[in-house]
Amino acid sequence: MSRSQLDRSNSARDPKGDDTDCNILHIDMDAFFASVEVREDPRLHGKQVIVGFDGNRGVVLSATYEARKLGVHSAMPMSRALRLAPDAIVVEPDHEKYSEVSENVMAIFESITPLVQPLSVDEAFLDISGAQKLMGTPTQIGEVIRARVSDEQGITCSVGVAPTMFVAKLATNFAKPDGLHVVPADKVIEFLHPLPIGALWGVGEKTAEQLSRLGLVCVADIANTPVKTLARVIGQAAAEHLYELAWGRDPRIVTPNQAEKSIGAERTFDADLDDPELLHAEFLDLSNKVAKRLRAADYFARTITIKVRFADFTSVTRSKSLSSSTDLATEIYATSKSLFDAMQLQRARVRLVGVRATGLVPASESSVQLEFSQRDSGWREAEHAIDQVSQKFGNSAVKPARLIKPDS
DNA sequence: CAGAAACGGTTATGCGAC
DNA sequence: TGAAGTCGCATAACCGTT
Repeated sequence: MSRSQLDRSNSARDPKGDDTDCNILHIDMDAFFASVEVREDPRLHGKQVIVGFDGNRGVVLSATYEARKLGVHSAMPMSRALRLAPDAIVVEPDHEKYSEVSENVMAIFESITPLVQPLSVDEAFLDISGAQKLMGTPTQIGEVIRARVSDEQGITCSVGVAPTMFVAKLATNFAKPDGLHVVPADKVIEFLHPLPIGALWGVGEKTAEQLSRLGLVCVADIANTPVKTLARVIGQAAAEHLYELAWGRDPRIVTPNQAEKSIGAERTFDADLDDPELLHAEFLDLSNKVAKRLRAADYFARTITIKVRFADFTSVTRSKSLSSSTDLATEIYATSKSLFDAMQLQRARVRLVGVRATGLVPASESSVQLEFSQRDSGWREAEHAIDQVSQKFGNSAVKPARLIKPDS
């Protein structure tokens, strides 16, 4: 019997469970934003900390477990969170800092395997099929990662270990906080079936409500319902998906280097706006932001979409595809403004506006560059110059005159 | 040539995830 | 009971072409 087979029979008795064939790791930082803030300021250690915009209309982005004990959770309106935890310390988010920590953490993952698929700033899937000969069992690899993230970045994370991406992600919930949870290949069904349907990927509040009207409340119920029946409520495609997931079947594979499909920015105002001039100024600001990010990522965009949310929380979108793609704020703004003006609002109270660029094409593949330099009439050079100055002196160094407030 | 059907692109909405 | 900001995906209606 080879050494590795011996290891196998040992891991079968491992209290964490038999991780044979569990080639997928899902790794999720614990209370990511809040943990980073605590790391930066040790005085916050052990305290109720809430990260979020401290305006009257903010929501909780992240909270330490001390705050969560009182019922605080992410996406909760800040006002409610502070009623639950009046003594909590509120910290404004610092996304640049989180991105930096995120890159460091992802670099640790990459040192294990190139098969890393980030899902967001604070979580990723790893396919460790090829890494095990060198680095040990899935559980051992998971623990190495947890130790390194803790030692090198000063925050904790949790790891789900399973045969598929979907189950690994669910396993992580059972590992939290600061733990590791294995779902052995032959225990997938018994792990899955007692869970509420909301645990299934893509089942949120609305879908769960629809399905519960059919008496379907847990994953086992989905597994024991014909696809045709499910399809009547949620459509054929979603029904097939859900049914497969309910039986632990997930065809997805870990795919690194996923290209972005859109880049956007939006803003909720402290108080509703109805003045077209002010709203135009917001569109200009957002257009600048989007254009800058497009250029930073070396993309051109073919379609511009605006979003307007009204005081009653309903929202509408309008979009327009350009004849040629762009990365220029002037064009994005002109398009946004004309879409907005075409809505013919009569001083409706607006709560939020957004600008999004889709149909992204790598700048290198965009044929626009030379032939259109005349039409751009110097804007491209101007905006690139702005990028340079911003890089040197910070983001607020250069902005359109219209966005400069008298007092600044 | 009229009309059906298939098709790909565009536009708008809604849901869901973190 | 007050609801951010960024993203992806599905669906549906419409449109012009073939």
